[in-house]
Amino acid sequence: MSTSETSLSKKIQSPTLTKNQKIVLDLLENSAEPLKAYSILASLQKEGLKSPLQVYRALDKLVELGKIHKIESKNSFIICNNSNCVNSSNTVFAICEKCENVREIKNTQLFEGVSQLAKKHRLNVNRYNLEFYELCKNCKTN
Amino acid sequence: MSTSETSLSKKIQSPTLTKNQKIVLDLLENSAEPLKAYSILASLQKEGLKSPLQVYRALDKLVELGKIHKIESKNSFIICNNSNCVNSSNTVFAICEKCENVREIKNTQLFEGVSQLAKKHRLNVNRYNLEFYELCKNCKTN
DNA sequence: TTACATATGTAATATTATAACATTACAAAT
DNA sequence: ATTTGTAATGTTATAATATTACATATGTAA
Repeated sequence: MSTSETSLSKKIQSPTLTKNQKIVLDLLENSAEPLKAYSILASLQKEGLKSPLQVYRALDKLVELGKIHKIESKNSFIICNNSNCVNSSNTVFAICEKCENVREIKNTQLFEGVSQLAKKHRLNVNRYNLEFYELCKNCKTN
Repeated sequence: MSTSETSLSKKIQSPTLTKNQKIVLDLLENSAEPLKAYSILASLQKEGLKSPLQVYRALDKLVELGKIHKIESKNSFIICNNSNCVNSSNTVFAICEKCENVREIKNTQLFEGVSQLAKKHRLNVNRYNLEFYELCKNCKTN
């Protein structure tokens, strides 16, 4: 098993990230919140990033690798904290309607639940993106 | 019950649309596919629309009224064909990964299913947006 | 070493969306 | 009927987000 696991992880893991990909991923890893492309550019200018395109290319690749997700309704990007995303690119987010805080939900049962709902209703779904809008804890108490 | 239903529908129904709102809604009603703001502007210049802002304002209002939906991942807008949206702004779309065709799914059970999944997992959700990615019939056969 | 795919750098430009501000339309209250 | 308040309008300018095009470099496999 250890051998097959190794070869599997080789396929799944990134083929070692390039410099631009690495610094963008690093930034997102250390960010508490989703970041926008141009804010990433501004933050990484000292690291040598000069053009939007460099950022977008890195972001595209990282999304493709499942390392980050794009929050479509906010044009922003968030680190993936969910080991599930290695195998599927299904995503579930909870977005606060007031402060716009975003958290990725990592709940295998919920993931499965949505997939099964789709099946049950005869949808032949490759992947999905689910955005729940709520009032986050902070905003609820204040 | 009939009285309360009447007053309810009064509140829910639009307070008669304005000219700009009407022409934008009309266009979307007659479109087989989602439209983008600037394409709406181009189409409606003969009707008197002159600036992006006029379009965006009409679109915002129509979204607010539940008459149309924004497909976030495509920056485009689609007519709401779903009576459910009068009462809730939950949305479920099936988006073809190849041709980008979008259809809104109108299935009360599915709607409910997702809501209940959220509850089951202790999420206190006001509304949600679910985008299923699939291969549409057309693209599957071709 | 050649060949190939992938990533880079850079400039220009396209696309999507909002800010700011002056004005108008309309309904409700007086 | 006038005042008042809210929402919608018109218009210009500009911000924010994303892509095209093209020349060059880098890494990997044949």
